[in-house]
Amino acid sequence: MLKHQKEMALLKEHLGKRQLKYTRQRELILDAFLKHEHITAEELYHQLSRKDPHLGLATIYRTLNLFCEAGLAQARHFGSQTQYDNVSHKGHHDHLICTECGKIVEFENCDIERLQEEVAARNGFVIKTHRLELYGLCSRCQH
Amino acid sequence: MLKHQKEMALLKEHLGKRQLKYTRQRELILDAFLKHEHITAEELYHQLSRKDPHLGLATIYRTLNLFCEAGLAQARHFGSQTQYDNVSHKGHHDHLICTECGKIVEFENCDIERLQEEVAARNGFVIKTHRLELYGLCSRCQH
DNA sequence: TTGAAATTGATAACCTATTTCAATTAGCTG
DNA sequence: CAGCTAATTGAAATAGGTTATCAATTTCAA
Ligand SMILES: [Mn+2]
Ligand SMILES: [Mn+2]
Ligand SMILES: [Zn+2]
Ligand SMILES: [Zn+2]
Repeated sequence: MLKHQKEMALLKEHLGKRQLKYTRQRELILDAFLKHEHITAEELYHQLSRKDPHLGLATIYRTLNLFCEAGLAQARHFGSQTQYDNVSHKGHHDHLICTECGKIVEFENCDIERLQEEVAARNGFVIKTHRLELYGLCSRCQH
Repeated sequence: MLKHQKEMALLKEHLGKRQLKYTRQRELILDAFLKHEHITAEELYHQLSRKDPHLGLATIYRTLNLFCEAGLAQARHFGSQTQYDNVSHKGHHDHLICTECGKIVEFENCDIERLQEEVAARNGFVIKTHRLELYGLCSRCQH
């Protein structure tokens, strides 16, 4: 019983439709990527460097962008870097960020999500993804 | 009757408290900045280059960051650049973005804003700013 | 097995933003 | 108003993250 069966199938389907190839590197990167809820290209690079010291950073970026196109990942600018979210991870969440100490709290709120859908519908949009970040002071930094 | 009286006063107050100076460049940049709801450093630079060809891009960046500290502006990463939002523009708004054609719809939703406050309170945070962006397809791009 | 087309890794290029530093300027102080 | 000191400026260098280039390699359909 192989892991990530479903996501691998999705990727192969995407590749097949566009005459793209299923390479050793893509398999390696997919496997590592799916272990995280979200990760940056640099983080993946350092992690995979141990398994394959010749894997290039450019390949990581190219592959993560490919995953985005295939619907497996979702890019999100966060700070100075891009976080690639693992779409297959259920439990979508948003972020509460302390601008003083950097603390980050992840949260989910169905009511907000529902209202977002309503706003979109009212404007004729169909939402595919979204991003909600609340910036402020955590309890410790308010003093 | 001068324009931007209130914002200029706010800036001067901020400067006064920290031994910072009110310069010709800061006045020029403030004036141009306040004419927009949001703008990038590069856009401001091109616009102001006509009035003062010697104004440096670094000064624009430094000044916009100063405005953020003074509470007049709010930085927001958008695409590959940073948008500086004009806080004095009433009608805070969030964005609905079409990933296909790039169309952007601005909206406000008090219920969402209220729920955000609740989430923050529940986690002991005090929100200072936030960002909500909904990505999807506009009505024209759904076909 | 073969060959065309896609992919890779190394590196250069790119882009936005910040840092450096010598020259200039703002804004007290007397 | 002149003099002084610290803040500010512009130009250019630097930084950091991401993408483009290109020769060598690999995939996969025929
Ligand atoms: Mn959400
Ligand atoms: Mn809002
Ligand atoms: Zn904090
Ligand atoms: Zn559209």
